[in-house]
Amino acid sequence: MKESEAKHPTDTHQACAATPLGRAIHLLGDSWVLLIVMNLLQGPLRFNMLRATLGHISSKTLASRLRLLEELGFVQRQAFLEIPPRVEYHLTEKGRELGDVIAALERFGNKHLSDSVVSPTCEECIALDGEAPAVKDVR
Amino acid sequence: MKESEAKHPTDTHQACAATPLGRAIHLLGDSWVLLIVMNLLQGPLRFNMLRATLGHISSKTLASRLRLLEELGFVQRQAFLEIPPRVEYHLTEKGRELGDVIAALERFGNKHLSDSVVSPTCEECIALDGEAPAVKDVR
DNA sequence: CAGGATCCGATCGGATACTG
DNA sequence: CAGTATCCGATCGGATCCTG
Repeated sequence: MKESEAKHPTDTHQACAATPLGRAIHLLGDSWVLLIVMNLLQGPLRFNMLRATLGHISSKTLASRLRLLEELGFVQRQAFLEIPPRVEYHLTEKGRELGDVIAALERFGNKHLSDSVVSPTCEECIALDGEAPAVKDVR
Repeated sequence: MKESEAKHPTDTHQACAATPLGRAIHLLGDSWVLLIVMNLLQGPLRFNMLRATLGHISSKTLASRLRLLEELGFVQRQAFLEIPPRVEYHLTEKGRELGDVIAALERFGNKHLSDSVVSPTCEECIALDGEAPAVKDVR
């Protein structure tokens, strides 16, 4: 370990959490988080519904991201004590503001990442197809 | 492998590259890319300069991200045939538009991720400190 | 100086099985 | 249904060494 005096492994968080932007990058520099928020922007969803919408994602991964988002106060977990159990996740006021970021992302994507460039990797990405996320005017 | 008929490993690209937004998420769902672009927004930088600015990042990782960004046409690689070699990376017109996303990210960070919540992880994150990225309209 | 090639450990994320 | 605990393979990213 000498290439630059690194200390932690996976220093992806290097330019890390010291600055707000750094934290934002660290948080949103995660596809899952982005995807989850994106879906939640369209309304509350239940655990498995969210999973289905996301396509392939293990319950483990989904649970961890949801927990993270909840801890940060961007997502509100609402559990109904019934049988079978039902849990709905919905964005909080703060969380909904992530819509701005998603919107920027979408605008950028539509403008420069329209089906043309970029190597096609997945073919059955039906999850988000069709129903245009329509994040745009979330407020 | 049965939890949802996944086919590829690391299906992070699941809600994948089928839609522009999906691709944007896939691309920007990477801290390094975000960080690199952020720094490049302030002006062209040379390979090692960029590395230094980013804090800890291996040449391998940096090179791969730069290559990716270059292939997508967001970064322009300009090599000077001299000795010692000099290579400057600067954002293209398209790449500069990523500033909008970064700006949204920054706005969000300043608003909801200001030093308070979030577990402090790194202490010497001086890389981005001080000189506020000044993406432009920090609001 | 800019980066390619390799080796390798750490981490992430998926699959499975199990519980309330 | 909504997770949690565990096992484990695939990938990522860092460190090194090396070349133009």
